Amino acid sequence: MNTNTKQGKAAQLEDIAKALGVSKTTVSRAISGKGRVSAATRDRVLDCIKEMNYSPNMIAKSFSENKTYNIGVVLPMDNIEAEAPFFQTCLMSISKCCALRSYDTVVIGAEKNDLSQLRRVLASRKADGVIIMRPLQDGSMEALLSEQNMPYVTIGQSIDPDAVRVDSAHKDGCCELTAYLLMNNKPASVGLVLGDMGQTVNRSRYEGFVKAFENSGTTVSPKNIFLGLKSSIQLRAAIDELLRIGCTCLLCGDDMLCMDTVNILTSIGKSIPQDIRVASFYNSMYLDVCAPPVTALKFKASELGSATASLLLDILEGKDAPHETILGFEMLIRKSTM
Amino acid sequence: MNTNTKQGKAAQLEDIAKALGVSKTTVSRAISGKGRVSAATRDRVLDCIKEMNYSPNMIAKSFSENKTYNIGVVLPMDNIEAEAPFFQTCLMSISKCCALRSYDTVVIGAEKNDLSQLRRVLASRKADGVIIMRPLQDGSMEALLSEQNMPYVTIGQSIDPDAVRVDSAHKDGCCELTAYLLMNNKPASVGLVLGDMGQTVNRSRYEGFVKAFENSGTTVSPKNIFLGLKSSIQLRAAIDELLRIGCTCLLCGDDMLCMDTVNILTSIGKSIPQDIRVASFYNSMYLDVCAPPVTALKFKASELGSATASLLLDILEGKDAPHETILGFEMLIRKSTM
DNA sequence: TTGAAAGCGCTAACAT
DNA sequence: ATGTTAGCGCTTTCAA
Repeated sequence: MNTNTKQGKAAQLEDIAKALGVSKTTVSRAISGKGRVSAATRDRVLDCIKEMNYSPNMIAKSFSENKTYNIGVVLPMDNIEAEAPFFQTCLMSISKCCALRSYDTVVIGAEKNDLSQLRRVLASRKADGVIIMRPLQDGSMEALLSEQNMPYVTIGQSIDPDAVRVDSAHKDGCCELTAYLLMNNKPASVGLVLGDMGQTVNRSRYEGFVKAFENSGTTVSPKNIFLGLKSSIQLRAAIDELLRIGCTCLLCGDDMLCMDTVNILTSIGKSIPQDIRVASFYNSMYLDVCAPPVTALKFKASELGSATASLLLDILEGKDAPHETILGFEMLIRKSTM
Repeated sequence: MNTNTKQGKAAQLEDIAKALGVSKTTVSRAISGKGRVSAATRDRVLDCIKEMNYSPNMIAKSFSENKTYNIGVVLPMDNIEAEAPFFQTCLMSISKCCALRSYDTVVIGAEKNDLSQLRRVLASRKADGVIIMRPLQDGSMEALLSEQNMPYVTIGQSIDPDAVRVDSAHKDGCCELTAYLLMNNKPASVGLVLGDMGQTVNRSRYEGFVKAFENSGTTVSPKNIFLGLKSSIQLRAAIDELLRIGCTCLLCGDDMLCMDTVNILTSIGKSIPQDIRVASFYNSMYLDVCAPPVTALKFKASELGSATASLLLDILEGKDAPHETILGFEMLIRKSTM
C-alpha cells in the first residue's frame, strides 16, 4: 500500500505524521530543529518529507508564528526611467538574497505624495521588515515605519538619524575621479555641472569634487561650478560659460546630465576627448554605448541590494547590525578622458 | 470609559464585536458584505472600525480563506539593463493595480536556468496567481505553473497555446512605421537590421516590415535585410553593405541596435537625417536623448502592466477573461527621419 | 525523546 | 438579521 495523501491535496504535516506513526509535533520539530528529536526520527521524517514531496503551507506557518516571511521593498515611482537599471538590479539581488533565506519580496510603489501602498502593507501586516530604496527627503516613510515599529533599512541617505542605512561611497568616488582628472588637467580647466542640490547624493558629489582640489593643494573657483541645473537649456548656458572661461574638462553629476553634455558639445562641433574631456560621477549603459564611451564611476547596485537585504534579515532574526554600511565603487576610465 | 483594545495590540475583529456588543460574525459580514446585515448595524460597525482604527489581519484572513492575496511577478534577470525601464514601469503599474484591489505583488526573479524562485513560491503557496513578464522560449515556466494549477497570464508571446496573454501590437506597429517611411523613401533604399530571430518579438518585427512592402505593392529585396545580428562588428558589416547597395533609410529592431547604428553612422561621417535616415522599432530613453532624437515605436509598458494585472485578478475572481489582449502603440516621429 | 492540546484571527456552515 | 461553532495547518506550551 502506498502512503500517498488524500488524492489531489498537497501533503501536510499530519500526513507525514500519520505515514510515520508519530505526532505532528515531532515532525514539526524535526523540520525546524527547535525541539529535541532523536537523530533517527529526524532522518526518517526528512526522508518521508522528500518522498511525499511535502512542503509547509507558509500561510499556516505565518499565521501561527505571526510572521509573514515577506519583506517589503519601497520602489520610488517618480523620475524612474533614468534610474530604472539601478533599481531593478538592486531589487533582483534583494529578492535573490531573500529567497535564499526563505523570504519573499513584496513591491511597494511610492510616489512623492502617495504613500498609500506603504500604508496598506503596514496595515495589513504583510511584511516583517521594509527596505526603502530611496528615502523621500522629508523622511515621511521612515516616520510611518517607526510609528508602526516596523524594522527597516534604507539605501542611500536618510533624514532619520536612527535609520540603519547602506550606501555607496559617493563622496570618496567623486573625490577619486576628480583627483584622477587633476593629474592631467590644470585645476582651472576643470568644470563641474550638477543637478538638483536637494538630493543628498548631489551634495556628496559636490563635496567629493571640492575635496579633491583641497587634497591637491589648490582650490576651485566658484566660476567653474554650476549647481542645481534643471533643464537642457540651463545646462547649455552653463557649458557655454565653462568653455568661455577656458575649461577643457567637464565633470557631470550623473549619466543623463552627461549624455546631454556630450550631445551639446558634439552639436557645437567640439570633439571628445581632443577638444574637451568629459566624465560622469555616475555610470550607466548610456555612457557605455555612447560615442565615445565616457569615463564614469560605477556603483554596484547588485551588491547594495544583497548587503541591504542580509542586513534587514539579520535584524529580523535579532542579530544586531551595523548602523551604517558603505560600499565601494569602481572607476571606469574610458576614451572620453584619454 | 474608552473602548480601546488591550494596550499596544492592534485592534482585532473581536474587539470591535465586544465594543459593539455583537458577534464576530456580524462584524465580519458587515465588512465583507457577504452575509446579510441590517444597514444600521453595518454603519455602526464601519464607524467603530474607523474609530478603533481596525484593519484586518491579512495573514489570518489568508489562512482562513486559503488565499494569499498576493500575485507573483516573474522578472527575467538576464539581459536586464536595456529593458529595465520597460520591466520596471510594467511592474509598478502591476503593483499599483493590485494594490487597488487589495492584492500585493511579490517579485520572482528568474534566470535562464534557474527557476528556483518560481518553484519556491509555488511550493510555499505564497501567491494566488502569477504574471510572467517575458516567458522563456522553452515554455518551462508555463509548464511549472500549469502543473500546479496556478493561474497565470503572460506578457508577450507564449509557447503555451492555452496561456492567457497580453501583448503589444509589434507587427502592426512595425508595419505602420515602415509604411510611413516608404512614403518618403524609395523601397530599394530602405534597409532593416534585426537581432536574435529566436525571440518572437523579432519575428513579428520582421513580418510587419515585410507586410508594409506588400501593402504598398512592392517587395523587399533580401539584400536589404540583415537578421540575427549579434555584435557591433556584425552590425557594422551589415551597415557597410546596406550603404554600398544604396540604402539611405535604416530601420533597427530595437533601441540598442539603433543606438549602435547611430554611433557607427556618425563615426563614418554620415549625418542623420541629411545623408541617411534612421528609425527604431522600439523606443527608449536612449533614443529620446540621442543626437538627433530617433523616430521610434513606443509601447506603453504601464498599460501593459495594468491590463495584465486586472486580467489576472479577474481570472482569480472567477470572471472569464479574453484569451488574448493586444495593446496599441504610438509612433514617435522625430528628427532622425525628417 | 515524544505526544496532546491549545491557540493564532479570521470565515462560513449551520442554527436560531 | 444575528449568533454559535467548527475549522484552516501550523507552532508551542505543558505533560508524560
